[in-house]
Amino acid sequence: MSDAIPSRPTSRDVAQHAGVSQATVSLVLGDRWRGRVSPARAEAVRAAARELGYRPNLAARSLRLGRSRTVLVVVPSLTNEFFARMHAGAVRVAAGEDVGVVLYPSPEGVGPARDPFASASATLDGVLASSMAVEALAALREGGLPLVMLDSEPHGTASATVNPDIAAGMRLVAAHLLGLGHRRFAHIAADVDSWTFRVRARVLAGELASVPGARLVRTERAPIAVAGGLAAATRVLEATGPHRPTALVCDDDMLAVGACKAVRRLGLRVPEDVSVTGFDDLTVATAVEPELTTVALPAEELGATGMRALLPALAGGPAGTTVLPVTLSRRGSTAPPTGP
Amino acid sequence: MSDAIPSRPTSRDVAQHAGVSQATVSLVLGDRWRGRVSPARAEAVRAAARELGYRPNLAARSLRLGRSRTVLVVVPSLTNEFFARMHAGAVRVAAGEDVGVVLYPSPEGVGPARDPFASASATLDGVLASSMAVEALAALREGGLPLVMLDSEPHGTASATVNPDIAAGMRLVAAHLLGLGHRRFAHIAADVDSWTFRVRARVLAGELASVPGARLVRTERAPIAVAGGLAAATRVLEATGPHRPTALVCDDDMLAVGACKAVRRLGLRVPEDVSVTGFDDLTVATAVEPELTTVALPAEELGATGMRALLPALAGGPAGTTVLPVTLSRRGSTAPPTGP
DNA sequence: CTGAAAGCGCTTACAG
DNA sequence: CTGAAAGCGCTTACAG
Repeated sequence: MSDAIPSRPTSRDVAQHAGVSQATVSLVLGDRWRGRVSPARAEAVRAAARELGYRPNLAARSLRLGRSRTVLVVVPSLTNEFFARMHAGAVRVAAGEDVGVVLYPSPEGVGPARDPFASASATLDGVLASSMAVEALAALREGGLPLVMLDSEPHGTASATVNPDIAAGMRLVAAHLLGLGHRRFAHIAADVDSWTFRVRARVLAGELASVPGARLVRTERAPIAVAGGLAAATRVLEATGPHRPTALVCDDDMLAVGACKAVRRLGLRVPEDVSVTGFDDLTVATAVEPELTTVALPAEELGATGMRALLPALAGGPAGTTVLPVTLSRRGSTAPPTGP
Repeated sequence: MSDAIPSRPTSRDVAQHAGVSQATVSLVLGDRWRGRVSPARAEAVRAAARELGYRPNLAARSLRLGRSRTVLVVVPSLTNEFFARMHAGAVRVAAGEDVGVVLYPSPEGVGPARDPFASASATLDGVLASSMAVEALAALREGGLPLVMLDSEPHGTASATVNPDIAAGMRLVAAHLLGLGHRRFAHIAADVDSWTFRVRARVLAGELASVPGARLVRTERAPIAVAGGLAAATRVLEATGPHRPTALVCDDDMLAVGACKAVRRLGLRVPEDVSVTGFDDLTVATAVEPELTTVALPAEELGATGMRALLPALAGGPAGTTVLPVTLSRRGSTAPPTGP
């Protein structure tokens, strides 16, 4: 009695079963048989493969071909809905091109402490990385693979960069609030040193500076979370007293949700006393009441476009920067200011 | 002038550089050299590897060893925070054991339409799958790999099952609401046919049946989303009129958030007129106001425990079912009923 | 303590 | 139209 596990069938087993050579099996199953193998034998091979439940050994294929049709996707955190949606877009495009995706979630906030390539379970053909801090980039470049960056500093060393139009988004926010009549603003900024947040800060300051009477009363940095926004907005409102800002511009929807809670805990109302805006348009933006006015970033499309840019880069295609348009979702958390 | 891409160094290159054989390189870098290679040569190998920037070809290693130290994680959707957290837990444990994780996000709601193994970018050693519909299981079993199921029917064909104590969670909800004095309930159920939601429905009905005077006025099914909960709760409240339920028990936090919105749109208050409970304790539960009373499921721990169960199963370890405890997070969305 | 050799399963020239 | 052979890079007995 043998308890040997029945090992999975190889292409050699299929060949024997069909009475052909291994080369013929490879040709037929790889769909490169036309004009080289007779239809009858091709069908015999397919039947044998089906019957044996044959699945090609991908490790062997990768080794032989020197490429794996596998791409590494690096995101700061999948529990952030923005990155989860970006990942979904990338996976969708990759699947359509028969390319596999391996995910490397770098430890929350810390950046990719460990070497992503050490944990890569397959040989990799390219890398799609999002919103990384600058230092983190070095480790990625080290692999020497085609690299597409998302939501990151353009004109870097990457093969290509795909960004949402962050500057336009912040301009939409500023124009919306200025149009409603707001003049005293505070910026609840994400406590992350990356291109995307530097742009938000710079553009907001610039837009307000260009309007007489408007001013940025205060900027508070906070970790991206409801609690972070709550604490930062509380600091702003308590420190500024009666001349408090009438609009809190937040770098992220989670921060905005926290800011709304802070406003109410201080006995004020959103949006009558204080308007609040977010960024991202995550599910939470329409879960809370009032719903958030926020910049809708095309997260899914960002991942999809990034993957579309990476695939030609795998073959040595050209670099470039793509900018995707964004829109403002106007909802209940903003209104004209009341009072002085 | 050659434009040949400098191909990445192999273990043979390292061997030449260090003046040793390939076997010695393998022994040293695999840390199995003690007592077999002299310390001086070992150091020479390490230096050569460092200098050349050597990275082992994982495809070749997998092919040779017949295993890949890679596990497939199958989840319905990563944009659902519950699964993202579960995934994070699984990845954390895997990383500690030097095991790679390949993710298969089966298309939202539809179950894994395509063959997960076709898209697997590496040879796989095992599968960790969550909350799958029954039909989906078949495709997974087909791989013949060790399989650990999460949040699923126990005593199935899986190597092991790891579940949160869903029944206990629903009992906590029922006891909490009954204790507050509620007697008329509605169940906003997830529109998904899986073990976890069947248990919730069965236990809720059972608990209420055992209390004289208490009854389940109505059950409405809804897709898991804010909009789904809003629509379902609206149907319940409009259909039941003055004898409406005083408590809406929801299968999920997103449904509960939607239910809260429905209550308010009908001119009622949460929790004074209608109490609402959720399930999962996602970020959104404390983002909304009032914050949700909900069952806290240990999503991260579920993934981690599942991975810990899978690793010995890779070596043919024993099967079994593990049940993880859950707690009730009591917050502002529940209160004693008022009125008739 | 060290190295030469075999072989994992696949695909691709090459020879018939 | 078909098959025998080589080789991708690694690890592991095995022989010295």
